[in-house]
Amino acid sequence: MSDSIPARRQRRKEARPGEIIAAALAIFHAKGFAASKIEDVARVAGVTKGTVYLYFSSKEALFKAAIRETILPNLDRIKETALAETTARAQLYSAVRLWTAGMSTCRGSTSKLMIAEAGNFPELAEFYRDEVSGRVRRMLSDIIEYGIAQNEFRPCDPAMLARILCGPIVLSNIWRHTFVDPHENQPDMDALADSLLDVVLNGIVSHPKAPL
Amino acid sequence: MSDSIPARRQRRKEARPGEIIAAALAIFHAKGFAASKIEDVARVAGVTKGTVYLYFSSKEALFKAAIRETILPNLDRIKETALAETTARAQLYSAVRLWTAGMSTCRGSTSKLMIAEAGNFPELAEFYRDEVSGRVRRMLSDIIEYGIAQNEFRPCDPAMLARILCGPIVLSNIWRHTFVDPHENQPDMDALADSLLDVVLNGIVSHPKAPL
Amino acid sequence: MSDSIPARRQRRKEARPGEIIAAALAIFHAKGFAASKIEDVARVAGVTKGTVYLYFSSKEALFKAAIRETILPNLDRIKETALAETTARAQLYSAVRLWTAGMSTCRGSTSKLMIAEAGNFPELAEFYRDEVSGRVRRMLSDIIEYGIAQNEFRPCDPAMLARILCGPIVLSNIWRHTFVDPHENQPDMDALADSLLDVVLNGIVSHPKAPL
Amino acid sequence: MSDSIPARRQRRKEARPGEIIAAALAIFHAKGFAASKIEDVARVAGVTKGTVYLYFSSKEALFKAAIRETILPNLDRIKETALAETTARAQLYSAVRLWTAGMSTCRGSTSKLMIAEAGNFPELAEFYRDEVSGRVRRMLSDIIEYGIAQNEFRPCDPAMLARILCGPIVLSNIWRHTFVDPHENQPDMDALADSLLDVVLNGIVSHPKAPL
DNA sequence: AATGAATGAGGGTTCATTCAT
DNA sequence: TATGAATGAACCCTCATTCAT
Repeated sequence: MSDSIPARRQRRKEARPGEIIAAALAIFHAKGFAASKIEDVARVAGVTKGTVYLYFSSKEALFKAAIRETILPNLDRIKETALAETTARAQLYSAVRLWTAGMSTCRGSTSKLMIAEAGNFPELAEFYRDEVSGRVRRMLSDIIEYGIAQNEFRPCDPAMLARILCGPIVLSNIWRHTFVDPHENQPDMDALADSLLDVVLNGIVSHPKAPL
Repeated sequence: MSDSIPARRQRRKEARPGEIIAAALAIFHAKGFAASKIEDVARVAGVTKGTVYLYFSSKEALFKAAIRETILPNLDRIKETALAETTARAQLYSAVRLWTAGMSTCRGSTSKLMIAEAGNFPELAEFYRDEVSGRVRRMLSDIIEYGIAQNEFRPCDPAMLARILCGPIVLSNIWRHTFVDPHENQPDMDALADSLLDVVLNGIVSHPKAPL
Repeated sequence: MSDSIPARRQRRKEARPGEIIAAALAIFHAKGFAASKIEDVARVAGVTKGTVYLYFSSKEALFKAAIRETILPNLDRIKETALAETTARAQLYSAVRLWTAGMSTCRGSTSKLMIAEAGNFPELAEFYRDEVSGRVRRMLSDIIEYGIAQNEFRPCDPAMLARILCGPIVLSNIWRHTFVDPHENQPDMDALADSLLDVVLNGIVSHPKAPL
Repeated sequence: MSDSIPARRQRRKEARPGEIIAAALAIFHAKGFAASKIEDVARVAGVTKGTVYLYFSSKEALFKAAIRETILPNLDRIKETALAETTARAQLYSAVRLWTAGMSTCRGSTSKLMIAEAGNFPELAEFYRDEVSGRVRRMLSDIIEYGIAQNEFRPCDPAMLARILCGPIVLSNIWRHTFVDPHENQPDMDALADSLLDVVLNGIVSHPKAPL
């Protein structure tokens, strides 16, 4: 309350980079890289144009920093927690639920940004492909592989399965941040995760009760 | 001789908008909307900058035309063909396979473009959400609903199921056009469709053979 | 008379580069490279900023083009004319007078610009040193060498002599374009050339008439 | 221990302006006025940006101070020393040699800076023209006038002669600080002075020994 | 006195758009 | 209809200058 209005020309060297990155993500998420103006980022961050350049050497550098910032904070934690479960099925539930839980609290989708800008940021795209998207898929395929080895799951292609699991989650998350959907209520990420896991584990084909 | 050139001109005059749209899509897919230059579109289309403005009043108008152009050409055909099948399962296979087959021949992903630019083109986003993405999901959920009614499928949320089916397909298609993936071979769309349908229909949980 | 006021948006592709270079030289001469604004160049050239970039890819490129443009147009002609004379003395007079005559008609000094910007344009400086300044000095030292061989001149260092001849000419020309000199009337280039040649050829020490 | 640091601080406080001016000259000489950054000056001076503004109100003020600082320290001494000689010839030698000796030890040419920036600093240019360049020329023309009066030199225009003497010296000094000259070895200032005086006093025309 | 984070006007450059030919 | 030279608004980035500490 007392510190609500930050004074002009306040010196906040430690806090600035984080504030600017947060502002940048908000703007980049809303408009995409090219349509975002540094001045808008600055305004949202409560500073002026010049200050942004005090901490980031260019718009591109800011974009890269913003992407790299928001990426893996929790993936390791998710993996660790999930692997504490004993059955592959439980590991899968745990991993997916933790993942989607994290998504629900975010106000933007990094995937969305990367999809849009990969062509213009090749190195960043490579990084994202390997260290973000790839790591998530590998975590899931490892669990599935384990499940197959344990005879919990029938033999199948774990990499493909990982894609099948990621697809609806990532795309729905992107959709949430892309299309305002007044009437058609988009499912929340957690409900989607439940349905997805149910379907992937059990399928939808009816298995008629064996007759007496 | 005397009539061939006028004839060709005539043909071109009518062909121009299509040629420009095709060029625009190629450029937009490659670079995104903002990073695309009208001059590049013109060069690819084999005309000059001014000519583009003869047919499209602005870069935005060209973008909208390009998006609207490439969407529905085959959805009705797919629907028709799929519904010719008798079982819901066969309808699902037919619809999904026809859909992914169309994707394989495209050199860009409209979804990718829309995801990137929805924020900057609200009306276009609305159109895409309702008339493209929405129609595909509705087609799939209709089939699933039919399958449930027929007792082919166990009771479930058809809309959610449609999302689960669309997710991997759309996202993989986007991925193909976003990340060059030298080592880890991305699955082709058809293989993905097969696995996806197999999993969604049957699940992956092992069902131990009933003992003798 | 009829074409005095060029209409807006007039297309003059052939004439533009020359007009822009002329304007650029005027501005660069007046303010130096860094303090010159492209917009000022454009205004003087009768176009807008964008048009400058139609013909020159950057401010630096414009500077280089301007320097290279104004350089050697007449050096070869001077050399040719001077060497038509028979005595070294006459050659020297001819060369120097033709050189200074050219200067008098110019409204700026390229040397001045190069002196100021050599540090910021290393390749251009090299070019200027070798192809402009160097060529003039070589022309003069060649004549002097010839004069020594002909016994017209006493033995001396031709390169040094060339520097001694160039110094006052170049510096005075620079001065003319650098310091507005209301009271102290700067000598015109031609008078300077005469005095310079007279002194260099004959010295200023009095040689008392040999007594009868 | 307790007083050494305050003492040093005290010393530094008084030394600061001079240190900053020295740094400024180094930077201005290397890059020219516009391309020089206050921050670079500060770094070379061992202080920070803000400190520069503690002693100089603006970049322009710093430039003016730097120019005014480095000019006249020795001119009076040169004049005095030279006029101690009896013959005009010896005075000329003395003055020119002392002048070029001072140049050899400098790592930059003030003339060069003034030439580049005169247009942007009219008052400073006027000052330089009158108090620096002008005073040197007047010193030389006074000596020559004296030589003519003494019948040491034949009648000629002393002002013009002064220009002829200054030209090679000033220009060569500028050249040394402008063009790196790997192959063609630029003469050092002292050798140039010798040759210059020899030529100006004696000319280069051969005077055949009178036959017996 | 000294610092250096913050400011913001200014200028180079791009590119969608116009229009004379 | 087609061209492409010309336009000018927009935006990134720099750096002289200010001022809270």
